[in-house]
Amino acid sequence: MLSERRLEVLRAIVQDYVGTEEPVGSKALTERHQLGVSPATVRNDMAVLEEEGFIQQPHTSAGRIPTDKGYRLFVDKLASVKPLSSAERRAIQNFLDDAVDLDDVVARTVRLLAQLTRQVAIVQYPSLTRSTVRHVELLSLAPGRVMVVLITDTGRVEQRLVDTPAPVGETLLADLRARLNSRVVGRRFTDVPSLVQDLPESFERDDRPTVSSVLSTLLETLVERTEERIMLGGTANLTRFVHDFPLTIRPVLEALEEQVVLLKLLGEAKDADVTVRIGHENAHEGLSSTSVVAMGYGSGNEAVARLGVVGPTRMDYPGTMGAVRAVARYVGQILAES
Amino acid sequence: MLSERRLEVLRAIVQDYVGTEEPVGSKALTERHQLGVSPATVRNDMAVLEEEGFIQQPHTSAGRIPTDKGYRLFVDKLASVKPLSSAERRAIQNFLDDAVDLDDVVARTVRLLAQLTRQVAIVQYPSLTRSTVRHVELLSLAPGRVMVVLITDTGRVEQRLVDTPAPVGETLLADLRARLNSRVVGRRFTDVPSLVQDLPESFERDDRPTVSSVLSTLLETLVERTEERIMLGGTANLTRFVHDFPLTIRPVLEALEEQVVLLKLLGEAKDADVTVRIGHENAHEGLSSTSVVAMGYGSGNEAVARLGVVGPTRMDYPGTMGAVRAVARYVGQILAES
DNA sequence: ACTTGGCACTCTTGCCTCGTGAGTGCCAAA
DNA sequence: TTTGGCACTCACGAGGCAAGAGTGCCAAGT
Repeated sequence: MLSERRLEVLRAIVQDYVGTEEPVGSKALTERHQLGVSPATVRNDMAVLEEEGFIQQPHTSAGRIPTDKGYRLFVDKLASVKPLSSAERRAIQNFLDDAVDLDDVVARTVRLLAQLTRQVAIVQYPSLTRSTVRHVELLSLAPGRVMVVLITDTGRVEQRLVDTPAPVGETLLADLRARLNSRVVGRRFTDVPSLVQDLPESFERDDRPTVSSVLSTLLETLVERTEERIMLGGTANLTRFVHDFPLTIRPVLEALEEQVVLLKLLGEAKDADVTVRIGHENAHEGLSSTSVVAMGYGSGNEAVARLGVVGPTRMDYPGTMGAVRAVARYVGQILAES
Repeated sequence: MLSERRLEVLRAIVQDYVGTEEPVGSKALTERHQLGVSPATVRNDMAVLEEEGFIQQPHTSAGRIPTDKGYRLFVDKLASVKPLSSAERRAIQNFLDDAVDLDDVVARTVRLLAQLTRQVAIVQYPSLTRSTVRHVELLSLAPGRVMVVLITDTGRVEQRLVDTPAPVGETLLADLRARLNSRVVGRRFTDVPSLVQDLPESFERDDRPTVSSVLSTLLETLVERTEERIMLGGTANLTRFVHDFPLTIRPVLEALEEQVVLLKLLGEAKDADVTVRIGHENAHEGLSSTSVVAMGYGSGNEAVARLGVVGPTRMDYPGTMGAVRAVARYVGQILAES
């Protein structure tokens, strides 16, 4: 196991490197931190740390920089989440309180995260998976054309057009609407398919195809849209380290345009606390030198979606984690209220 | 006035510069183009063109590059819109035909534009201003809580929650829904306010506050959401010229995150043909070295929104204009069909 | 009046060299 | 185990130099 002081050296290296963006050497370390030992000692420690794979040197006779493994250790053992200042907390609350609807909440959250962390922010829309149905509305737009509107308990609205095999009478529509709602309102999305499975059979034979087509569209909406939309912001912050990685920024931008990649980035687990994925830990190559700090958020005690930021592996983890955690909590509150 | 040959020289300069991304000199010009004159002659022409402000040299004894004014002349007089290949046309059509709803159409259009032009694509959602009402739906979610759903002829759906001053009975709601729809369906958004103005008065005195609150929310939705949402894609393409402008990419990314800026960029005029804004012509600084190629699109003959791309002033105008025009037309068709 | 070849001049660009400085590894002594 | 000393390695920036591309101007040709 690594001695106390060696860990201290690693912490110092991470902190300095994050601050200066330059490889940090033994002499500079002893000057900036009170380690109580000489540069030579630090050099020995560094040699050990390097052998263990926590740090590395870009070229011989340069300073050391942390490896992904080094950051991992730092995050797990050495860093504490840095709480925000009360001014920042107030700013968050005020800014989020002004949101007028769900879209606005998400949009504001993205801006907030991007500004606080000065990195790229990602916010997943509240997931439908855990949501319950608040109301299903059926509208006849034209003969043979029905619009299905689905309203969730998180205030989200999904709509979809259906071309029915036959024109739909107002009576039938009202009937279907009523029976549908009585079955699914308040139920979880995941439960809906089994709840409506036998619904067509309870209608007249002639109407069954129509009912089925409407239902299948509804189910499609539930299933397909379960994988969520995502909002992104603060991409301009990528340019902050463009001088280091002029070639790295491109794949990152590309990755960020793929919803699927973003969803994977955020991760599936809707943890109650902040999680960090460092460098190669998030499979997607092109993001191998970026880290993701994410956290689940939700109305009430159950997380319904995730949010987070992506930045260079060389980032201020304590600060970023603090910001992500604070924002996630406030967003949860806002959602719970509305 | 500039002689025929001088214009030809300008055209050649623009073309070469766009292709090579390097200042172009007199000798190279005569080699790559059949101008039928010697480098010396071209040099003389260049001197004139420079005096007139169409080209400039980055440093003494370097080649020339076009100025914004030069590009302007090129676009106005020298370039012809380059039609897409039939393969490209087919690809566009296939790709757009697969769209399932309005969101999808817009999303696909953005991807398409970004890929075709290899630049940043912007697509404005079909505007509500010119839209007509297809249906207004009122849903009672809870006592004292009504959801207003507005469906437009372009297939867009807007919804909004209203907290009514008093609980709303189902009868009142149905009544209001019926009267409202009979008045506004098929009408333009801009006409709606005057059409519903006297509606509250036709209800019982007790119900009027409720009716008013619902109506005012409806009107808010119409008015506030008139300014549109915008979808953006292909930002990764910015990195294609990052080596030239490592410092320019940042303000561009920043500008692109501001909806308001984007709207201004696209411009208000819903022209039937493609328009080009070059460099400083679009006021926003930070975008002073980018050009915008935009065009209105719409279902039927009236443009309802705009789309376009933004890229470096040094871009392939004929090709870009061709792509933008083609995509705008196909999107129009798709919208008209659905 | 235009075009053209020639010529001198200007700058950028790449390349090489070299000195400097930060940083390392190793070793012997405390 | 820590520390000071020492030789060694590289990255980096400055300076010098040659090559190449491009220009402007001028005088001659058409």
